[in-house]
Amino acid sequence: MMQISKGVEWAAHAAVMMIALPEGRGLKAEALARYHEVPTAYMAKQLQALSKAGIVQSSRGAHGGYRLAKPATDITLWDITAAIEGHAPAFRCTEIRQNGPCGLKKKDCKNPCQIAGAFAVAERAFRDSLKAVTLADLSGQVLRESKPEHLTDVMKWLGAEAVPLSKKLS
Amino acid sequence: MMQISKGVEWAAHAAVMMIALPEGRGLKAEALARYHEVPTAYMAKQLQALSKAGIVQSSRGAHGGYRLAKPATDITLWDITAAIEGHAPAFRCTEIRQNGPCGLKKKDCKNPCQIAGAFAVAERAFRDSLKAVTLADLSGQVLRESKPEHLTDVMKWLGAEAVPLSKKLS
DNA sequence: TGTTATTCGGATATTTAATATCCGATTTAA
DNA sequence: TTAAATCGGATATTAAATATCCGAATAACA
Repeated sequence: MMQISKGVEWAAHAAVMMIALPEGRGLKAEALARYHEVPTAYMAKQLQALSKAGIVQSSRGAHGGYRLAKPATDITLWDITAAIEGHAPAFRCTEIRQNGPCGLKKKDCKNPCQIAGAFAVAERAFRDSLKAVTLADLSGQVLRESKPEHLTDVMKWLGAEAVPLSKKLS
Repeated sequence: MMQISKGVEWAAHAAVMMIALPEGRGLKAEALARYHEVPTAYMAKQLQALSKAGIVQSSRGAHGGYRLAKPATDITLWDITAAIEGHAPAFRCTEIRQNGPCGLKKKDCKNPCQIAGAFAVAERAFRDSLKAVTLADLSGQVLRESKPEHLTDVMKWLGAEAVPLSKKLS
């Protein structure tokens, strides 16, 4: 059904939340899951994927948690999506033009077929659109469009939940 | 993994093949499956989806088969994709901003959230790119880029397999 | 300096969607 | 009228998305 995993939505919201963290502080997976009211272990899995992709830094053990690994201006929605969903193209060309009674020889298939080519163009348009949106952009929109009282609520929650991260980051 | 079903690939290739059908003739599902060397019953399922979407016409019983329901210039790659995959957006916003300790009230969520909005823009770019490619475009590229001997092969196969369709179309 | 509480990370179940198949409904030709 | 042929919807099977668990690692504290 050409669906994007829910993990992408969760990871994106979690990443936006982490923008507001004070320097040197972090949030643990359980807190991010509780804030968004989603299963803890599954949220943790998404954060692991972000960590592998170098989008967030993590520290384990007591006083562990997550924080962004680079400036919010350097993280795009495509980075988040690719970290969770992978970089593989959505359209998988199985080269069926090489099959059957009129199948082409492999050496005549150096260029991608017309259909695969058209999907490649469309997917590039999709990716480029997501690459144009940074976490900083999203954060700015939230700040402009939210009611002040909501922002105070969020900052209050963050102040209570953000913990000083341990030294050893990865 | 944000994957597009293989059925889309098969349906697209089958549709391009049907462009070359002489007036009043058609191809049965089994022939299209054999030509592309894919499972007959599953190819048939994709053709049913195209039929429901009004992209191809079908006739049942002896001398049944499929042919395009409208000019190749009026059928886009997006039409094929939507017929197989459905029209639902790939990114499903579950409104998690309404969840948790700082959840927003439903009445404050009239507009889509920033993340969902960004994905909507990206998906529109994807769709528009596919909408710009018609079956006629694809067919033209194939005609220009294929070796003449391959085209003769295909036309020969088509001449042998294309059958006069029965009157009652749907 | 050991011990314990805490949290991440990878491996493991469960549920849902994609893939593949089968059999009845319908049409035509003989 | 009969029989052969073909589509259409319903049904299995396999893979992926979703959810969960337990061991590895870190730091605070006695």
